[in-house]
Amino acid sequence: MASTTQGARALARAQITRDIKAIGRQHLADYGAAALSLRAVARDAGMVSSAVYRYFPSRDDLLTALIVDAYDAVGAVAEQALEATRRRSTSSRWIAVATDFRAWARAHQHEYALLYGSPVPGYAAPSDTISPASRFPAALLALLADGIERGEIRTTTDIPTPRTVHADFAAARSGTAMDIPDGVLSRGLIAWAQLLGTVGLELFGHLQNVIHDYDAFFQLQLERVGVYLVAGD
Amino acid sequence: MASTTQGARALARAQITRDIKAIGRQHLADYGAAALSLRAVARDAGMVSSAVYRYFPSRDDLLTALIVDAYDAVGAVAEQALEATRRRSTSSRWIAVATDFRAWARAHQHEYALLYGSPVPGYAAPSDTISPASRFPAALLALLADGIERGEIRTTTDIPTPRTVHADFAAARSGTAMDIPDGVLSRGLIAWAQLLGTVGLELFGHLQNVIHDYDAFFQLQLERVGVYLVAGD
DNA sequence: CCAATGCAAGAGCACCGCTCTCGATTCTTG
DNA sequence: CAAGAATCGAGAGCGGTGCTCTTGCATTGG
Repeated sequence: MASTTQGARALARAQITRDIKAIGRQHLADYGAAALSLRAVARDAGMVSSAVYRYFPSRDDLLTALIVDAYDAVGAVAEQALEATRRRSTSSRWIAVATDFRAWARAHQHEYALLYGSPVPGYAAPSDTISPASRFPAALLALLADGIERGEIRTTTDIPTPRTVHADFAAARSGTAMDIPDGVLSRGLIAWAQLLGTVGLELFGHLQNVIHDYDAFFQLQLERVGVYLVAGD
Repeated sequence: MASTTQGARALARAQITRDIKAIGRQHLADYGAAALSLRAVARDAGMVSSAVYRYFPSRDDLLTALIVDAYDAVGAVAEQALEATRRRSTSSRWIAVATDFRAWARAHQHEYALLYGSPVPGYAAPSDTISPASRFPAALLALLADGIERGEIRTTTDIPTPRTVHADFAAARSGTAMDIPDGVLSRGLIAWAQLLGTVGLELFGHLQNVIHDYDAFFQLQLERVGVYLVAGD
């Protein structure tokens, strides 16, 4: 029964770790990243602050765990949106992904700020976050590759790609086994940046008293970018 | 000489206020917004922490003062870029503004994060920041209006603007006495969002190990958006 | 059954924002 | 010009933070 008892202990540890993360996630949603206090989490978890350090070596480690989960969540959102729109046009699939992305961002403002806003001060993203962070852009790349395969995306361009950028693009391509021309990749990065920028403008209050019907505004901007993404230069 | 003595005290106060702001700005640049500590600033200023409260009622007030200055700085950057490129084409003027904007952002990373990254936790932008914050977008609007007047910007569009968004756009227009069609405004906001998104992607490390020649990459993206801004739909 | 390990608890350190009080200085006003 | 009022710097103090260390207790593995 050694494995069972050992398993029991490990199970308890895993459960408490999950509990701490859940409480931390709640605090994050309620008060934001800067107000995430290990002591407060410990209080809510019914233990003393030093006990939490048995599970997370530092506040930043707890934050990192939450960040990883959040990256995974947005990646899943994108993948589900693509899965649910298999038969639709590339531009409308892009709009679907972006719309769901925005919905997630609105529902998890503090987590969104943590992922795509300013990096938390004095905090350098550890390598653990890299892989989950690339799940969302990977989904976008898959969408582009699929659109090209279907012949829905313009692949020619009059705008030359600088040599160094071409090299960077080639390296990014090689990691995914997809063949996406420089021009399409460039437009895709424009679309991605525009998405992050527009969501940021909305969530961080830069359009307050300017835009009131955010839903319609976002939809309009997406339509424009959707057309540009597949047909623009 | 009443005014002189009064002026002397007021002058001293203004000077100390400036000193505190300067030290705060330095700390901001060195350690970031979350690490901006009134006590540390007080130490550097050679006074006790409670004395600083005579000049700034709270840490957030000091932060607000720095934010206002930063907004003014980026506004000035945009205005200077436009001034220096009066005779150039609209798209190249846009590229000039964006390039200088990025240069400022790279030189003032923490300030940029403060302005356009996640709002500092538990901190709601007071109304004092609204006017300086709008200096940069106002410059962009002026650029668009000028480009339209010169006939360099496509003003027709096949993409209809929803009624509610049209109303918001109209209100935004009316504040500036410029006549910018909905489609151009929409493209302008795409360009702005794309700029913020791309700068954010670079500064916040989302393109690390993907893009190496950021200068060339940024230039390429700007060229694309520049063409789209003036000629796209 | 006993030693080794894992764990919660508590005390403690240095820091933070912020408040209050207390003299000293400076300005204003009678 | 002198008295009263406003301003200011300094210091102590409160409750909070992240994090470390030590102390005992419980669980585990040999």
